[in-house]
Amino acid sequence: MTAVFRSCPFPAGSGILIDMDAITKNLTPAQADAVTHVDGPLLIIAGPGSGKTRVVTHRIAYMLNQGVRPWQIAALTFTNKAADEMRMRVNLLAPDQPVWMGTFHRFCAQQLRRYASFVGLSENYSIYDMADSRSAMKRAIQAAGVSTSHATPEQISSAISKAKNRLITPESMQQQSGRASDTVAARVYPVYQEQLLLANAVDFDDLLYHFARLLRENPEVRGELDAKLKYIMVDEYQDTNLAQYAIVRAMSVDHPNLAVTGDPDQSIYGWRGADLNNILDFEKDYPNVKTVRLEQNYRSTPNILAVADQLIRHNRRRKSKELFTDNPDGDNVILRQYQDGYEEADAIADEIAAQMIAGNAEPRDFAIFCRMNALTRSLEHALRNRGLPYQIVNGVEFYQRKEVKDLLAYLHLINNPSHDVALQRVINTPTRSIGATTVGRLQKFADDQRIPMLEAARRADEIDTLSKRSKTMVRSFVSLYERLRKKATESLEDLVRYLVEETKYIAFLERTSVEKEDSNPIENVDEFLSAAVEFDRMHPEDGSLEAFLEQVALVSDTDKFEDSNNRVTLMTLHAAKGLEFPRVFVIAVEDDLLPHYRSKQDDQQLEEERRLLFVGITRAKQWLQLSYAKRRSMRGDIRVAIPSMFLSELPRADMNVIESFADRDFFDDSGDDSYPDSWDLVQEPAPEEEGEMEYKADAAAEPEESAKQPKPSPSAVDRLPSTVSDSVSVIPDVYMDPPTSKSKPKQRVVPIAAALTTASEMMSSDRVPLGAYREGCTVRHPEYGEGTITELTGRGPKRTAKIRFSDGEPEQTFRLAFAKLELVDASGA
DNA sequence: TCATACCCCATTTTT
DNA sequence: TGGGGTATGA
Repeated sequence: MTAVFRSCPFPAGSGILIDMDAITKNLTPAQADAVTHVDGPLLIIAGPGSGKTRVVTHRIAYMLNQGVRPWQIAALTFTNKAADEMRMRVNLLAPDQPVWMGTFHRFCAQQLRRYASFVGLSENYSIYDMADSRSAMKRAIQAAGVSTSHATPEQISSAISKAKNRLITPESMQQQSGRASDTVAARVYPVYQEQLLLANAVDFDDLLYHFARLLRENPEVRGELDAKLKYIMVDEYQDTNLAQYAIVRAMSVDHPNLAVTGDPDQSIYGWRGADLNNILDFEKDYPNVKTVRLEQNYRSTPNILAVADQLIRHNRRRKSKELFTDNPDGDNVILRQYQDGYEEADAIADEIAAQMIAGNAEPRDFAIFCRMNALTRSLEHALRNRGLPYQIVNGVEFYQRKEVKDLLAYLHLINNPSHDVALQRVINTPTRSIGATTVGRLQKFADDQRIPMLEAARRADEIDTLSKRSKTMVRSFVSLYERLRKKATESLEDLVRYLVEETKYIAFLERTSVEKEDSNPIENVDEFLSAAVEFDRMHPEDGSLEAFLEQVALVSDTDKFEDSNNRVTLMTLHAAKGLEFPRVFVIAVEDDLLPHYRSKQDDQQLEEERRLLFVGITRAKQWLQLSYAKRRSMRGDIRVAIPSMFLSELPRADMNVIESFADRDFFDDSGDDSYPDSWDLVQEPAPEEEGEMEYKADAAAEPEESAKQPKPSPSAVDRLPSTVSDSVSVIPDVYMDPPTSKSKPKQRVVPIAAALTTASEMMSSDRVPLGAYREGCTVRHPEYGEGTITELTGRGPKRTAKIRFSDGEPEQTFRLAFAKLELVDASGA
């Protein structure tokens, strides 16, 4: 779809010379309708893949062409990625126009810098990230003296967050009586706010909350901004919460040229305070609104779209939409059952490898979506085993790593001496003999005096409870701080270099950090330094420490998603919003996961879960598979899984439904079977409509499926992209073997590999039951050599063996599924 | 004060 | 499974 957009040439010229033809041609009537609407409220209901971004960007170009000044336009998004995309595409149509484009949070952060004093902050205020606010919250809970026995800090946090999103003040929250956690939260809330203010800091919610209150309480500021930003656009309007709603509304009173785009069917952030009513009631809020519906889909095949459409029709709270497409027919959507999560992971990895080797796909074409991050683990394993390059969008992010957070905390403290969270982080990092007791005493003094902790540290001599030694240590920390502070105005690079040097941070890392395979702390420090250099380069004039910190605070994990590198993408369904992929797997479409068990009680939440699946489905361009497993192991133990109720809502007649026929006794190596044989009798929700409701193998689908098995292609590995060759070079030979067709259809492609001797290989091939390992067996471990199994416990992937390698030595314990154990003598006892 | 060990906890989604 | 918090010992 992007290819279509790019082909719009326009003359380079002075001022705002924009090729009108490029802006309006090749638009559908509906799109043109939206693009050419300049004044007055505008509601764009945009289905998935309907060219929404195209409309928004073209509309901005059109307005500029019509004489709207660029600084009168602000386009608000939810993610930096969306903003970047928009900026890039507007720039193609109308280069170098200072139209404000960015996230809500960034917008508010910038406005708050200017009006900081209105809400009791200074303009160098800090933005707490999640970890920061969590630790601030703990302190507030302590200070408020409430017990956490009835409400965890997380619950309190979330209650306060919700309150802020709904613009509820600490005072008004106390008057409301609600659940126990709310009552507790109401007591913590004012303390937490007070401490934030004292630290000259805000959390994420505060950015919106403070700014919304600022607008409400200061009519002159409101009027000023309303007049300046005459044209406001909001993307993903269905995800706005009350605070955002209030902000946007307040700036669109005198000049109600508010244009919002969104899709009620893609609202998946209700739990974060997003209020679907904002978009559902937009037409009530602005009676003379122009509404445009973009219903034609340019992304997906009709097959995929039909599945999405059928599903979402089951929602009640929506604006009905006709999704249609002119795209040619594609493959049927696959609904697939697996024995368990491991088989699911292996089979998907096999399928990806097979499709790649078939020669018509590369890693970047694939995405695997799941409800929870925890579910990506087995996928990771399977992909890694096959040498398939992948990326997890929500992995450990750079700015969350310890080293980086440490250095950042120093910078925060330099920028804002009241940043208590930062101080607590760095005061003993690297360790300088200022332990918890000392910090606790400093904190108490600070709390009593209502001063920042750094100030308390400066006045350490007045704190009687501190030992002489502690006082000395604290004093030396303060003098270190003063030295650092003097460098605050130098370039970021110099500051960071000096900081690392002066704190002897590298030496600290060297003696404390343990080497891990996938992260090198010292490299991270270098990387952080590079980020600083880069920032200096990008901001030669306005580059301040403060700006850098703000930038860092407002980037998120999802923004880090790179489509430039050629990898299979693993992400949550939430993170997938706004993206598209040629081939998509949605895994674990099971009851209690999707819908999540905590969302099943409430109809509105249940509908949100359905929308979540809808979002996942509509990301797919050509090919889609939904899957569920019979069993799933979660947090250690294995549970029977039930297919999601949503699956019964799909048009299965038009899909390929494939059941798993893998051997049932795969895990049944100890004789007793705790898994029900009556799986197929698990009841579906009672049918409400016509159509078959039970799961059954689609007999017609199977031959077709085996016909689709890839042909061997000796040169396939050569065709793998070079950028990933390092990790791909070890594609196992099994992929070079054609899968055999069997009389009894088996879902798994069983590789014809040579000898399978280690248990983990057996595990992944499911050829030999783990039962081959018995007590008394002799096995060989690559490191420990030969030994005897003395005890076997657990089942399936948790099957564990105790092995004695030599008499007198303690036994070692291994998971059969993972240890590289070779069976030397199976005769055993 | 620090580091290690252990135990127990809870387990959704994130700007 | 694992991360975080706490108990314990050096």
